[in-house]
Amino acid sequence: MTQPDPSLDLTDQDLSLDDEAHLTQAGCAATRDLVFVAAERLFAVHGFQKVSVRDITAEAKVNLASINYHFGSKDALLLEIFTRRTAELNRARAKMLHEANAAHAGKPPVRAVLHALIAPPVRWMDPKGERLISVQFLIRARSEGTDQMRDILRTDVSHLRRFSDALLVACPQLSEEEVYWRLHFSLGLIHNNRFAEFDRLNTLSGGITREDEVDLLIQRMVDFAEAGFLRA
Amino acid sequence: MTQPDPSLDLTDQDLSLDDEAHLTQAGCAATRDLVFVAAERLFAVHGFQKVSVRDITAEAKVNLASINYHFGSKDALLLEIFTRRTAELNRARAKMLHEANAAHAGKPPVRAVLHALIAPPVRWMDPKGERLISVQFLIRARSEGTDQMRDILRTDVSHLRRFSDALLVACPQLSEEEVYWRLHFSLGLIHNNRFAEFDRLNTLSGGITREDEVDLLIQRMVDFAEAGFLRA
DNA sequence: TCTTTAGACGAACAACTGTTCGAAACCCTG
DNA sequence: CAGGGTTTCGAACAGTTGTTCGTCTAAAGA
Repeated sequence: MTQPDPSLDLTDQDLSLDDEAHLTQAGCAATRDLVFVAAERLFAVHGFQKVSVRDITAEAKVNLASINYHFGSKDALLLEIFTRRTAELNRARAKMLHEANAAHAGKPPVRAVLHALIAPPVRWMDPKGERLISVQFLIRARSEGTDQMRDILRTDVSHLRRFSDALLVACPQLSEEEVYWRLHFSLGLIHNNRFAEFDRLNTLSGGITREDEVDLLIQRMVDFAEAGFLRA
Repeated sequence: MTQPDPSLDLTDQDLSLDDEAHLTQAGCAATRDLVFVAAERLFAVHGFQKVSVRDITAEAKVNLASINYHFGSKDALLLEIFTRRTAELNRARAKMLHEANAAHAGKPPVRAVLHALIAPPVRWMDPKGERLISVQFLIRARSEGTDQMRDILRTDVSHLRRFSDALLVACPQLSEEEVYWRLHFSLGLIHNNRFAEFDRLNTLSGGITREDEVDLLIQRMVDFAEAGFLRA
């Protein structure tokens, strides 16, 4: 078990890869990257089905046929954004879990495992950073994605299995079933952080909940999930 | 505060209303109901944008023009399904919170409030019941809904405010900000229960996690959320 | 200098979208 | 039976969708 998936997962040797190394390569056309970033932004904000290829090419200021030329189809473009961002996120998570394993002699406590799971995507949610778009895209992919994308999410559990295995070790007092459920709940905390949900929370609280303090938000989420896991 | 919204919320007098009283009224055309249930099912399974009016009318075995005749437009049909189901869900939650207030002299503990928030939608998720479609529809509306629907979700916080007020009373040791955040996290547990997420969980766990035991699932979720709230 | 080729460009394609219209069919009341 | 209001039906509308085609440009290679 825990065999790495060659497409979306990675071995520990890959941890030092530069995520944006493919961009602005010498001789590489800029059109492809323009389409990529424009499509990711529009998809993340408006949804996959509501954005047409004309919207994307207009935003990127490129020709209409560019998408089919560089990516093959609109769905293929969508899939490439999804796979790239998913791989980046998985890599960041795997790196943190790797460090937690190293720091705790291969048996990290629940809190460290949850932190490795939660911190990377929530760090991306920093409004001051440029990755907010990417994480909103990934959250949206979970419900609006193509059948192909959802098949990937469903079948590629090798990445998630590292965390469930670590949690099973860290929580020997819990039944296996219980650990999987609580992991499912913990993932729910992350996936609920859409723009609209933050809006609703701000409306409800009168604006006292600041989602831009990402480190504090991470701490809150890990606190909440850890309490749920440590419960007898 | 906590003033009831006439459209989606309800006063305590309405608690005995029959949700399906409008269906199969004497003389009422069956076509409208056929369209309603077919559209709800297709929207819940495939998403709002991927389902065309021709898909709906074909599923309902009615004429193509029926949707515009009975509902005005596709968006209006979508909005009617959304408002009706939201009102039904809010009503069930309000009833449970009302009962919790009565049982605890107006100061229900955290667990009772969370149970009133979580139990109704999760009860709907029973695969043996016929409301699974409705709750999947509502979950989908959260990310794929029209601007109008999301405006309703964002502005109509009067329903949710009952629960945040109750939680503020039940958790005097927590700061106001902290209560709102933990309520947000608790809602995330519910909204993460999509078909695809259950599929992924089943794949990960090897099928030992049974989401059809709704009472047990409710207990698990309330346990998890309560632990997060009771944390110091 | 000639040839090759990757890319950009405008135009068009066929399919599908939500919606509208007038006529036909229906049903209940008088 | 005759009436009018309601609902259904088939057909068509105009607009948008993703995709494809042939042509043009320009830079690299021989």
